[in-house]
Amino acid sequence: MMDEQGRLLQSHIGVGMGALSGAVGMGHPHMGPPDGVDGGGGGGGKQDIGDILQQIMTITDQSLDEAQARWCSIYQPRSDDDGLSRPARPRKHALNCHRMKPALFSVLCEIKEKTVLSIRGAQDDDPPDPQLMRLDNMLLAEGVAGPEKGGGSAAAAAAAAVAGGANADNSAEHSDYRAKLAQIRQIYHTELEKYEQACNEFTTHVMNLLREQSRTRPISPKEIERMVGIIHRKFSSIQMQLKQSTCEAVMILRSRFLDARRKRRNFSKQATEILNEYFYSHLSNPYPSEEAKEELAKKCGITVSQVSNWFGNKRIRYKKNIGKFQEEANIYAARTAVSATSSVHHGSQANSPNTPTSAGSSGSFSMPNPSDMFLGIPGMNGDSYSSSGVTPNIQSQVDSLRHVMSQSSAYGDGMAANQLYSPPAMSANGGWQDATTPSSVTSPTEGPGSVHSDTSN
DNA sequence: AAGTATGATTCGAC
DNA sequence: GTCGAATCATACTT
Repeated sequence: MMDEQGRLLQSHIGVGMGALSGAVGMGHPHMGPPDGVDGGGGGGGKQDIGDILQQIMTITDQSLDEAQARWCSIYQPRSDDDGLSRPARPRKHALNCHRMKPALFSVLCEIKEKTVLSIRGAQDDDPPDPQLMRLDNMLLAEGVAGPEKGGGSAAAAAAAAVAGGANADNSAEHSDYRAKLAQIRQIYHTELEKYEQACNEFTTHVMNLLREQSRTRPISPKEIERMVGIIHRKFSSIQMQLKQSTCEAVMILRSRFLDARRKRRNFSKQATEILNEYFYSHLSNPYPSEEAKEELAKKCGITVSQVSNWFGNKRIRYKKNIGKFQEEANIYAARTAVSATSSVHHGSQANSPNTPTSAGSSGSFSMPNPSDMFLGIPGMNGDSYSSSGVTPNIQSQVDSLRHVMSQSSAYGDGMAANQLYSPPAMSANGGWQDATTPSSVTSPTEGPGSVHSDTSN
């Protein structure tokens, strides 16, 4: 075992010697003054070097004790030695003071460099870790890494954008998210700083140690550099762990935040009422325009996309089960009808949203005698509408009235014995029928077969 | 706990 | 982009 190592080392040294012979002869920077070798001619110096190197090589084949003894025999018997009984110190001292020391150190340094490089040279400059890059990018994107300002809010905004449309009342969630992100960020930076500080301290410590040791053993600057590199790698792997766990924390926070957004919260009763009012008053064409949606959103304190969602859900659910919504429809239809009546009576503007998309609202139509249709409904006291008296503005109320009419007669869950009308605004194929078509209202006989597929908004 | 209501999301069609 | 339709996930009700 030892033998093998020794031979290996020797072979390395052998290689090194060949390569180094020039440097040694030409006065290596780490070498002492060439003329200081022997004070005399170069021949003696060369002889000296060769001697020493020869001995170094032979040492590799010897046991430690033998080697020590040999070194001792070479360097010990110096006249200026204090002659202490402990053999180690004098030997060390002798070594340190030897005039050949710089040269030897230099040679040994080069040998070490060569051997170390040949052993681990391949893995020295590793490419940037893709995982680390990913982590860095994510931390940067999340606003954890990088500049302090705007990081958290940017991430929160991004998260909000992912969910599509900011809810007006989740600003609290936003701030919560921001606060938590800031917390993560702070921990991350504190830890990072700690690690960096520790890394620097440790590096400095090691460098000092190596410098200190370089007086007693051959340590090349490259070796120190390499050691520093190793330390940095170790610390960067710790940093990577920190980054990874930070990323995980951010992901968890993010998913929780997004989940929280998905958490359904019912709209306020007022909001639902406003939406229902619009829906049932525009039952013929319940597709609010962008403007109408914005207005509704503002009124309800929700977003436009929520309004869209609501109408989408409402339409499909209403269509799927009209009977279920009958009561609700009646209530809202009656309500809007009442407001219409009062506004018509008092000549004031109806309070319903302006509905540019109300299909064909200006079209003339005739109504069956409402006094027959709204018996028993509060507020419907037999006011009669004539087509000539109805302004386009109250088309929505007309829709409501017609809805009440139809609902109160035809679309109970089997409750209406006398089916008189088709659904007010739905065509037989499931689309929303143009409500302006008088026939659907005035001609009960036409029934659901009447198809007017104006579903555009 | 089970059932229902409801807001949000997703997917394909247009 | 919007829409309908199906679906999810939660809130609410029974």
